[in-house]
Order: sequence, then structure tokens, then C-alpha cells
Amino acid sequence: MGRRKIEITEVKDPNTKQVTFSKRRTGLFKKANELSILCKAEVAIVVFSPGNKPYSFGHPSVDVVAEKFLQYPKSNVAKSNDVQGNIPSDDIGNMDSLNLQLSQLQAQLREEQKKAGELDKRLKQQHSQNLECQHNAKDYFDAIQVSEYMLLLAKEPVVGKITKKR
Amino acid sequence: MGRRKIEITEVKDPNTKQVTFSKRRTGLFKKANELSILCKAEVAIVVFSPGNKPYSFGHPSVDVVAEKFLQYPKSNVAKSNDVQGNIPSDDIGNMDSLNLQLSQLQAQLREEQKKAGELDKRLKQQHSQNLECQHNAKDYFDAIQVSEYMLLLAKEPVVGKITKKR
DNA sequence: CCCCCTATCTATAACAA
DNA sequence: TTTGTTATAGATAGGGG
Repeated sequence: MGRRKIEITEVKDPNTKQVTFSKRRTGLFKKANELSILCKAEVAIVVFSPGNKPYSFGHPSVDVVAEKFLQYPKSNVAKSNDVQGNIPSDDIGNMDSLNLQLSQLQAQLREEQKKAGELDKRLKQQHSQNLECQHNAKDYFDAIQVSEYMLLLAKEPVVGKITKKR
Repeated sequence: MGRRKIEITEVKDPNTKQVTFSKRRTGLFKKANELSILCKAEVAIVVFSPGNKPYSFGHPSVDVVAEKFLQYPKSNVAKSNDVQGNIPSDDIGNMDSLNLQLSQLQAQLREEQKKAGELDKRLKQQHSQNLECQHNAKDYFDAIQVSEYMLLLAKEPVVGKITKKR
């Protein structure tokens, strides 16, 4: 597509590589945009440049398409199945579906947060319980030392003499 | 690029649309592949067909690139969303806004679920710790009883004096 | 990094299978 | 849904600002 045909292999010259990247990335995004319009398709592209900078294209947005993709059962990705796609592409323009999903998700989120909050609370309770228990255990342990010492004293009474009683 | 020039607007004929999608998707992925090789760039593409079926291209893989992208601070990402469409621009804003909210919520949900999972795990760990501690405490406690009893025994036989039993 | 130019190479529209 | 053919529209390599 240019003055000369090029081999599809890594471009060595850094400057040329950068120029090539810039031009081809633009072209790629343009093609993606055309595809999304011509076919009413959802498209998401993420590219990291040789300099490791991210560029993205998305219709309707990278996030939406990525989410949808992530939710897809991996085993079905290359095959035909539309069982649980949550946004029928025909619904673009109909925001009721989106709003419904939004409110459902928000409810779910609240539940999760509540759940997490309760778990956290229980964790803290249990932790203090744990501390208390450890404290008690230490007291008991100390008490044992005292008792054993008393025992010794009791066995070796006033006359600190011979009492090798076992 | 064909026998005739075409307008970039939704293809009406379903059959033509399907053919166009198939060919252009192939072309898009080919371009993406060339880009990734020529520039040693990481590329990920996800496309949903008019029939809502997912297709993807990734170098080294969709997941790797997506993961990297998601971890990037959003403010620094150069984004290029769709430029033109046949949807009234009023709606595009709203749709995008809704879609963005949706995806953000979903991401948040995933985080919450992960968090809850970890909390639960820690709760269980702590619980077993707790049980162990209580067990120890009981052992100590029993040991005290024994010691005290021994103390009594030690005191009473030798000198029948003080027997403040009980 | 951007834009311009243009000779050349590539993708693809329409049609057919 | 995909493949092949062919005429043509579109993308781009190389070079210059």
C-alpha cells in the first residue's frame, strides 16, 4: 500500500517504526469505526505502542464491549451462542434496558457491600474474642505457675529440709 | 475499495451486511496482526457481530492486553471512541454515560465480590484459630484445677491444721 | 508528534458459487 | 456463513516541512 511493498516483519529503524505505528493505528481505528457503523457492530480495540503507551477505540465504548466479552463463557467465545448476552445490539437507542440493568446492578452492589460490611464486622468481633481468649489463656497459664510454686512450698514446708517426696 | 464507492452508513440488506461484516472483520484482524508484528505492539480486539456473536483478536492475547489496559490510570489513556454514527448525538452522550456507569459498576461489583471472598476466608482462618485458643485455655484451666487439688492434698496430710476446705 | 504528497500496494463491493 | 473473482476505492511507504 505504499511506494514499495514491505515484508511483514519488525521494522528495525525506530523512527520509521514509530511513524508506521502511528499511521497504521489510525488506519486500524478508522476501519474499526467503519465496521461498527456499516454493520452496527460493537467493537473495542486496545493497542500498546512500541513506547508502551495505550491507545484505544471503542464503539460504544471499550468498557462496555470488554465487559460484555468478559461475561461471555470462555468456552463459547468462538462459537455461536447468544443465550446470556445482556445487551441485544438491536437495543441500541433503547435506554430502558440499560437503565434496568443499571438499577439491578446497583442493587446487587449494595447487597455485596452490605455483605462485605457484615463480614468485616464479624471478623472484628471474632478478633476481639480471640484476643480475649488469648488473654484468658495467659492468665490461666500464669495461675498454673503460681499453683505449682505453691505446691512446691507446700511440700517443702517451714523446715526447708529433705522432702524429696515425689 | 470495491467495485463502487459506498457510503459509510448502516448496510440495510441483511445478507450484504453479514458478508460485509465477515470480510471487514477478517481485514481488521489482518491489519491488527500486521501492526503487532511490524511495530512489536500489543493489540487486542473484541467485536460483536450483528448477530451478537463475539470475535476476538489478541497479541499476545486479549486477556493480557485487557488486563494491562484496565490497570492503567484512566486519566492518561488516549481514547478514541466512535466519531460518527446514525444515532442522534443527544442519545450518544446519554448512552455512553449509561454504558460507562454500567461497566464501572460491574467492575466495582467484581471487586466487592473478591473482597467479600477474602474476608470470608480470613473469617474462617480466624475462627479455627479461635477454637484452638479456646481449647488451649480449657486445658490450662483444667490444669489449674489439678494443681489446686494437689495443693490441698499437699497441705492437709502433713499438718492436720488448717483445713479450710471449701 | 503533526500534515502533505503520490506512486504503489491492498482491501473490498458486487456478483457468483 | 464463508470463498473466489475482478475492477476499483482506499491505505500507506517514503520523503519533505
